[in-house]
Amino acid sequence: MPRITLPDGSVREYAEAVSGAQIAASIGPGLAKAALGVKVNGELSDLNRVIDRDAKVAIVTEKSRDGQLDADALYLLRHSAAHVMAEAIQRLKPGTQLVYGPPVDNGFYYDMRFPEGGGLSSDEFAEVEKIMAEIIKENRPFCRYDMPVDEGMKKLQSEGSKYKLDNAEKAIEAGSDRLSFYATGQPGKDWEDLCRGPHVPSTGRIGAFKVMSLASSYWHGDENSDRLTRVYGTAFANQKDLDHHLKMLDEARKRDHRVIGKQLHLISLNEDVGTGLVLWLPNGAVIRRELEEFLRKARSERGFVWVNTPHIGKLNLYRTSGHFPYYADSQFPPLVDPETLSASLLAHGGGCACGDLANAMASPEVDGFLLKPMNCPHHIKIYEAQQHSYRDLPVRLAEFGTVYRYEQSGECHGMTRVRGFTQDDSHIFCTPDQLSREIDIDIELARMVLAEIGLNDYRVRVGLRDPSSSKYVGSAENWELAEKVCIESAKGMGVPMTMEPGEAAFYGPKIDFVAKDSIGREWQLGTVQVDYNLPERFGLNYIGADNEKHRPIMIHCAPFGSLERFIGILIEHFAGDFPLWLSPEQVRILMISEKFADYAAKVKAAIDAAGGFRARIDDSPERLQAKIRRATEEKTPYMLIVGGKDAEAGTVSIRHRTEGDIGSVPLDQFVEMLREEVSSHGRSTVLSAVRDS
RNA sequence: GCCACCGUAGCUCAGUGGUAGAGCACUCCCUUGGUAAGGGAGAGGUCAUGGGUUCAAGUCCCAUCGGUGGCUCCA
Repeated sequence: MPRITLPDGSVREYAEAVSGAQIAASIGPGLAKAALGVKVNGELSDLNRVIDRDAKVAIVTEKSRDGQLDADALYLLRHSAAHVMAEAIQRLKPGTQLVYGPPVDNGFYYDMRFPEGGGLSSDEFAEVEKIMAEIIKENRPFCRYDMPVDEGMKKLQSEGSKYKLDNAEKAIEAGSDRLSFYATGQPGKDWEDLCRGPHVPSTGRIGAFKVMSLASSYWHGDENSDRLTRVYGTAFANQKDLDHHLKMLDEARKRDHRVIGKQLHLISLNEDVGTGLVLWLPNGAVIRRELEEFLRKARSERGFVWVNTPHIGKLNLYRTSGHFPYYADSQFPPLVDPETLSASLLAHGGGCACGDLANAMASPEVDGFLLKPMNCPHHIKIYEAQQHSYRDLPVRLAEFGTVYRYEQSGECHGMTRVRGFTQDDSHIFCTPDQLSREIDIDIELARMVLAEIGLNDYRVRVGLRDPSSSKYVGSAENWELAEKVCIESAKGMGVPMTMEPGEAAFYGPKIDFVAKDSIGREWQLGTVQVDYNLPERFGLNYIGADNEKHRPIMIHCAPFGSLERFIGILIEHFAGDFPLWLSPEQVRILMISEKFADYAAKVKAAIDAAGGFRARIDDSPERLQAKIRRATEEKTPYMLIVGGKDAEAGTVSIRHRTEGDIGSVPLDQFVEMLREEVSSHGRSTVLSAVRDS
């Protein structure tokens, strides 16, 4: 007599074991029709799974109760669509072997091995989709059946797929005592696949799908293993959601910061300078400078002091910090002392001794310099430059510090993944008593930054150690302590929080801010990291009230992360329509004809006299329409159109880059509105002020 | 780093073995105008680089460099 507890807390009793479908039907016919699967005590299952004991049960439908697309429903739909796609491709390309086909963030993929010379081309997607549509139209049920391990292995051996056998072996290693299969239709007759499930009840429930792209992959992700073709697809409960998803992808393409960055002359990437090295053009440099000045002020108000450090440091510094040689693969090779270099060359008759040199670098006797991969070691040396009393603490150091990391060539991407970048870095050195308050200061700063930029939809992610990895430095006790403090601080923020093992920095846990941009994509931005380990490695201390030496705790904080990445993300978030305070050019003055050049100059002089604005006169011989078009394409927030009428009345006619003509106001009034929009960071705008007046 | 695709004027791109093209941008001339392209003329290219095949290569082959997508990675 199972007692079933539903998500709203209500309890239903059933006389005998029931399936998810029966529970749904007993609640209502609408739910029975909408049900895609069932969650039993948190475990996602097929809708027809039989429940024979007391359990918490939730019926999975396409939308969760808050009206959002339900993640479990998408999982079921996509996993099921992967089977349908695999069947379609196997029908189109006989002899194709299947490897592994899971749902992923925005859809699903299936790794496949095509027969010699029989690969799939993206031109054939339409054919695949056509077959998929047929399978879906047939509305065949997904039928699960399982068998003991030895029987299942025999079945797979007879089918001869080494990949599926491997999957089964993996499942057995993980402790499965039975192997399950899913037939799309009737077992033994229709297409089937070794699969853990679960699936939607039948193919007809896959409302909308699309085969997206091809990529290559390796078996087990190992480049020495078999090369596979990964076919990506996506699926949704209905066409509307799929269309929305495709529109978002299109929107994301249009917002690509590499394209807009070029169009608006913000940055340049030049192969002669090097992969992953950003050149800031004058327009991009304006945005960067505004953000730097904004943060400089905010930090100074919070008791940070500014320091500067060089771009390189001796190897021993990074041996102490733990950066070298442990992360040698992701660093530029060390710069060697001239003496070391010549000695090494002499010893080898002037020939190349790179290998020997590399070996020598790994030993502590040989020194050289490293382009700094992080700023912390330098800041630690600044802390060490004086003796500290507990009365001095906390010491809050800040710097826009440029660091260099040797990202693999395939990893560099526009501004968001680069080899040289400037962190808005800070390090707080404090006593254990001060730790919680200092973390709060950093968290408040990071939240203020997001609010001023207008990124108000974010969550925090607490990055914890991966217990199975050995890449971390420091004692287990320190890690536990630091993780505890981070979790508590993050909990106190009142925003959604996740904890993710394996996401910690190598020296300590971190609190990352993950913000959603204007089209719903998530980006990791600022970060606050607690660190007991570097102070330990460097033997830092302060003199306590007891006249004894104590170890300070460090907090690393970078609200932007890096300026390159942050601005790259902002370009995509705003699609180039930067808020006025960040816009490279804020106002463009367009005169109707050269006859009004004097008035245009007067307008510009009035704006310049107000101080701190970026305005320009377009004095090209073009017609007004052409000037408007150009200023709009260049995303200048406000165009001031001036002609005889304006000169006479002392007004400016304002055109907004996206709203068009918004009317005219007296010149001095416009300047005041402009000042208000810049200083309020867009909370009040010229646009709204003109419309309200 | 691995796999695939790509590299033609400042930018976006066409050109599939037979005399290097278009639009925009640029320079000059005409046009002086009220809310997203006025007209005309001109200049601009060792077709990424280096080899090879061919009577003939932007085009086919190889290598190198660079880019894009994906994999792996991301302190």
